[in-house]
Amino acid sequence: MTTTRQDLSELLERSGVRATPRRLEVLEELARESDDVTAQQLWSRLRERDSRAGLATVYRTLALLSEKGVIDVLSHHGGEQCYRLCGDAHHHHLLCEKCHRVVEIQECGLDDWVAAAANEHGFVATEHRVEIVGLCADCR
Amino acid sequence: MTTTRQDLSELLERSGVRATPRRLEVLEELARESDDVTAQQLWSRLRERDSRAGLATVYRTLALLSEKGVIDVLSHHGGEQCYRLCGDAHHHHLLCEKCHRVVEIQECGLDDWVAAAANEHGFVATEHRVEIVGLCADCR
DNA sequence: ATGGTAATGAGAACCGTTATCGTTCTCGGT
DNA sequence: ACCGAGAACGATAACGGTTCTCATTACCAT
Ligand SMILES: [Mn+2]
Ligand SMILES: [Mn+2]
Ligand SMILES: [Zn+2]
Ligand SMILES: [Zn+2]
Repeated sequence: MTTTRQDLSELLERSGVRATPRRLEVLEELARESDDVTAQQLWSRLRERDSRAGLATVYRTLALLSEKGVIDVLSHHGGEQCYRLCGDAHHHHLLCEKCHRVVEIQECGLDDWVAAAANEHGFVATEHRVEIVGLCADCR
Repeated sequence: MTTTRQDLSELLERSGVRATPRRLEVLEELARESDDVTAQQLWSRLRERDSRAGLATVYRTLALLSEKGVIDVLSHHGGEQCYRLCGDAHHHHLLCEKCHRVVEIQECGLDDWVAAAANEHGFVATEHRVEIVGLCADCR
């Protein structure tokens, strides 16, 4: 992960989010994680790094970032939301049901299938979500 | 909906769930709903029908029924789970983002696409979830 | 410096869900 | 029909993740 603090600061500004020290700490921690994390996991990792960030701020920042499309939200744990810094393009996720690894599927080629399925029932599709659950190379 | 109480009772037994009066009430209410409902919605509708069912029993029954594969669980509302009596076959859902209507998409033809996407990253897919969000015929 | 706005931290409140526990129901064996 | 064991149930407390409140602090333009 070669993402420098400067890059992250620019990412925030570009997304219409003011780059405050706290928000940079949160985003920096997200960039450090390879898999997705819950708000509380993220908060305790920040604490281990001697950040004084409050839990409410972590929640506020994650809500803001997902609203602005900077991060993805996954709901594959029961009730608990997971957050992940992802690529910009539309994509979906592969989830390992054993080790919880998350991998991005670039190139969602489903637009035609989605449009057809929606049209068949008189719908116009505006969005679609796909999650594939399985076992990763290490776990099977 | 021509589903009689007798049908529902047999559905329960066939699924390995003892058909008690309370469970039949819950299942009967699910069969009455065209869209999905939350546990609390279901509970208050039972109350309106002079059922003395407790909220805990509603939650217990919904958990049991989804565990046995009798009903589907959708998580498209924030955190709150929705339940729906669906067909037996593997399928996905169309959701209207305005009126929250839910329609089943029969025939998920995605197995090949899913297997290929998983294989490309060394995964073996065991399950997949697809939700299409859009506007239904009435709402657009 | 000064005033105004946005962000933050601590902790209370909220709310959907689950656990607890005493009571009631169910059903097979008698 | 009666009985006893185990399952189901209802009321309510507890739980846990998230959001709200509010007093304080940081930031920024004047
Ligand atoms: Mn992603
Ligand atoms: Mn369904
Ligand atoms: Zn794995
Ligand atoms: Zn609609």
